[in-house]
Amino acid sequence: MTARSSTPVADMPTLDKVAALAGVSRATASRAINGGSRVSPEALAAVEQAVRTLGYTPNRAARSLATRRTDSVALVVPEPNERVFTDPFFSDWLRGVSAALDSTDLQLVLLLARPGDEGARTMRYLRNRHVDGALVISHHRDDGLTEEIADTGLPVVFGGRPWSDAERISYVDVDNREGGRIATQALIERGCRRIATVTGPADMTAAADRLAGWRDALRRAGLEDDCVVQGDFTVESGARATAELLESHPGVDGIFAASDLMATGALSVLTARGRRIPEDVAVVGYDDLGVAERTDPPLTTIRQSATEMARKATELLLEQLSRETSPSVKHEILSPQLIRRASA
Amino acid sequence: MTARSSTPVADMPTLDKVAALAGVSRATASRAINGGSRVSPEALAAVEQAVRTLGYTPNRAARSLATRRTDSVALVVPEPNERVFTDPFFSDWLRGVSAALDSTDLQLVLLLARPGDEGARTMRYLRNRHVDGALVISHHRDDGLTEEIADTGLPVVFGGRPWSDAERISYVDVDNREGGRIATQALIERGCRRIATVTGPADMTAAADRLAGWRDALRRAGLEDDCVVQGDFTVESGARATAELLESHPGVDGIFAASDLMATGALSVLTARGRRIPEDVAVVGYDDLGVAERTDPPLTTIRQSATEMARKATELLLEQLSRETSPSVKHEILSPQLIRRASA
DNA sequence: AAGAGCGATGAGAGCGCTTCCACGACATTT
DNA sequence: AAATGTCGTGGAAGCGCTCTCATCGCTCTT
Repeated sequence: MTARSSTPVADMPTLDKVAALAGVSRATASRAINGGSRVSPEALAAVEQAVRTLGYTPNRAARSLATRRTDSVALVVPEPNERVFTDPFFSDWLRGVSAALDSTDLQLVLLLARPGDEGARTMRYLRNRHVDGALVISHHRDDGLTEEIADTGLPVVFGGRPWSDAERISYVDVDNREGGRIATQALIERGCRRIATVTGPADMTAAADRLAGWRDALRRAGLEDDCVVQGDFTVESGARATAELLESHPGVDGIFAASDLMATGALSVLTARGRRIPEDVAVVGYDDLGVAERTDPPLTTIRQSATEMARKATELLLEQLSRETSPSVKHEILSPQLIRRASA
Repeated sequence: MTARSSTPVADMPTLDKVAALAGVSRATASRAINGGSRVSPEALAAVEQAVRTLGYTPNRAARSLATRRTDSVALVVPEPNERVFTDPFFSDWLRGVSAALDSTDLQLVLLLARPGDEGARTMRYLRNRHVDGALVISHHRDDGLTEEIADTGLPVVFGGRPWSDAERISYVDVDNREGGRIATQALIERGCRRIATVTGPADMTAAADRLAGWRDALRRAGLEDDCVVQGDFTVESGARATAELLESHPGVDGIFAASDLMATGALSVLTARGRRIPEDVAVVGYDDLGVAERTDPPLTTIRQSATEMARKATELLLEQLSRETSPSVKHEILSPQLIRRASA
């Protein structure tokens, strides 16, 4: 039986050794370690002692094989282009998930679906149940991954409402519509009457919802809601859109930009054209993930806590994992918050 | 599209099924799947066909149990404070590692050592061989984790030279000293004669090395090297240090800031005090990870490719994993590159 | 022509764990 | 008093895979 002599691996203590040391059977040792139900106090104590002296840790692979669980969950990041990554949103998510997982003994496996293979590798991984569940981040684009993942039947929670199949998929999101509403409301309240919006990409739910919120607020106030320019969440697009805007609607006195980066672009263009902020044109951004405080003037914006979302999403997933029954679809919507700074 | 399979656990095809379908023994099927050596072409073809029709994927746990490998590596991020995370450096690393791992079937397990427990959980995980190897990111601070990780005997590659035990640990790093040198050299060449530096935290090797490089260049040019102010890589510290600097050495005409963020801080303070850049004071930063192009004026800086480092580090790790012999210590030092923009 | 050598093969023994099941030793009911 | 439950326990059967080893045809020597 001798183990391969050349193995650099120190042979780890096994459950058998623990059982032997504790003077019980392997079965009892196993029970003692896993919750200790149906084990006498004496046996439990003996096993715990043995575990301690041996420095025993269950072999994950063996356990997985026997239980048919993997004790790990995936964090799926579709299309990890540069933007997604550098985005503080992503970092915060990671932190939140990691923190929420800390109290469990689940491992976090990072799955970056490459742009190249259309996520085939990722799908295979998920479908073959290499993880017990998955968190899918910021999947706003309609790249078909949504349905595919849902079809695997794997417990999944999305971060950000998926574009399609929202009814049968659990997700956590910030109420982007409400966010758009309160951002716009803030502009209205400070006296703006000709309020434009610079939107995000039309194929992202977050962008669409923020736009809808902007509409809501304007209509409710009896103001015109025709002043819309399209951006793509980047600084450059914000600048371009704003330039366009000043051309077509010179009388604009308030701008709701659907991301802080776009707001930054707007700020610089406005300043360059001699508009004072917020006196001539007030600006409200969206995200509040670090950039907003450093702009000139500091940006009034909508805060959404990615960490919080991540925590909630992880909790939802854990819940799905724990329950035996078929996964229930749940939606958790967090409230955005207005952060007042100098730009509006 | 297709109805969701209501079975929570679809029973996956096993190697036995594949073998049966292919008309060979399980052993042969296994060989065919793992490289196919010592298998007749016919058997190989039959197995491959069976795999395809069944959609078979090896059960990871079972394989791990038998091979005593886990087929996964850890990315260890000590002290995931906000800074580490939001840092584009981190994102780039992640991308690089992920990309390098794509061609293998290794999984990436993310290990964020919590500040709280001194990384005990992480250490336990590593020590118990839950992964085959580990990449430790940006571990510059001397928090004792270095020795501990090295002591596990686990194949490990550090990203960034560790502060201690550098001789017995493999790492990949950018030549920070050289970086400091060429940055300073650039200032000298444009005619600066009173050149200061804003350093990073003294307990990080990167900061110490850049400072040393700055010294090298000045001494070689016969200039004074006494104009040093300490920062901590953040914008704020850069601003504060620069203010201090202008106070103590008003005649300064060149600044080497050891990070772009600090350079940004320097830029704003200099501008506020009426110094023209680069005419009155030239500034060179360090990192070139996105911020540098957006400053006003755009920052001349030193580029170090985190993605490249990550790729190299991963390759080094893979090499260690593949070789049977005891792990060899290797150091890979990448060259930094001067990126000329407007600030110097 | 017969032994040696070699590549392909399958039987089977684990890898370390969980869990079903049967079995005693009691405590509780009729 | 016997019958029924309850509880802790250990034996043993897997979970799905890899890998050693013996075997079996071959081809290649001499």
